Amino acid sequence: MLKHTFCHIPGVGTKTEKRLWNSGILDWNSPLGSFKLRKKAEGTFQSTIEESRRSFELRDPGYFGSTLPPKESWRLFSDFRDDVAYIDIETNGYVGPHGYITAISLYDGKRVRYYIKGENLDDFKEDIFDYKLLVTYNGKCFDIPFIESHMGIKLPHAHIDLRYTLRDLGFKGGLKGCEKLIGIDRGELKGVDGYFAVLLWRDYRRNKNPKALETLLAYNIQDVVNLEPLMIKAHNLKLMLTP
DNA sequence: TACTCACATACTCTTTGCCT
DNA sequence: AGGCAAAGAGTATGTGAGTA
Repeated sequence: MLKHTFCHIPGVGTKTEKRLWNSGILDWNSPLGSFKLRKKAEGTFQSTIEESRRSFELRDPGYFGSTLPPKESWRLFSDFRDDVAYIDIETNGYVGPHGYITAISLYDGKRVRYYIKGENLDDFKEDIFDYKLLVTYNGKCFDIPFIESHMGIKLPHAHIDLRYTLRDLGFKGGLKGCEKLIGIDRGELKGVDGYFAVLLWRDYRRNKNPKALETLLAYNIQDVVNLEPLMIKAHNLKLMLTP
């Protein structure tokens, strides 16, 4: 899909991109011919295409991540699927100086890794750089800034925030709501939500209850594993809607 | 060249929704 | 509750096409 993308070029929006496609200019190798671009796009078109080719060859989604309109970030998925990390965090429920991360789950489509405060949380700082593309739900507003400010790292990865892609497709109501609409079942963890995860952590810390931590992790892992079918569904629906 | 029209993009401000 | 990106609404600006 990326090689057919033009809307990351300054001065080209999704409407102009559609006109390009309709004129038979379908990918980065198609000659522009007599297609009339607006001035701004005229000046940057060729250099942007060249940079796009380079970044594609180098398998660097970062360039596209920073230039694609967020609504269109789903286009990164199929070309960079091997470099994807689905991530989700749980916290102690506080924001600000008293807030901290209790658990992080990371799933790459094959294996799940999880990180727990007081055990191996810092390993995440290294492991996350095994990947180039992050997929989250509402991570742009919550998970990523929280990780960056509380772990003291910068995550320069390209990023697909499914919240906006799914919403654009008409799926609203939070992560659980979207799962329900798409038909993903949570099994016995149906009643667990973010706030319950906070309580589980307190139970684990205060009462040294290992069952509480176990449930917390199971919930966190389920969140992150469910992101994959959501991503695939969103990607395929978007693709169907693209001429 | 001068003008108008339609449309796309760009900009600004406000609102919305989501996370734990 | 706190934080914040993106959507949405509204407006401004710029472009290209058409016409005379």
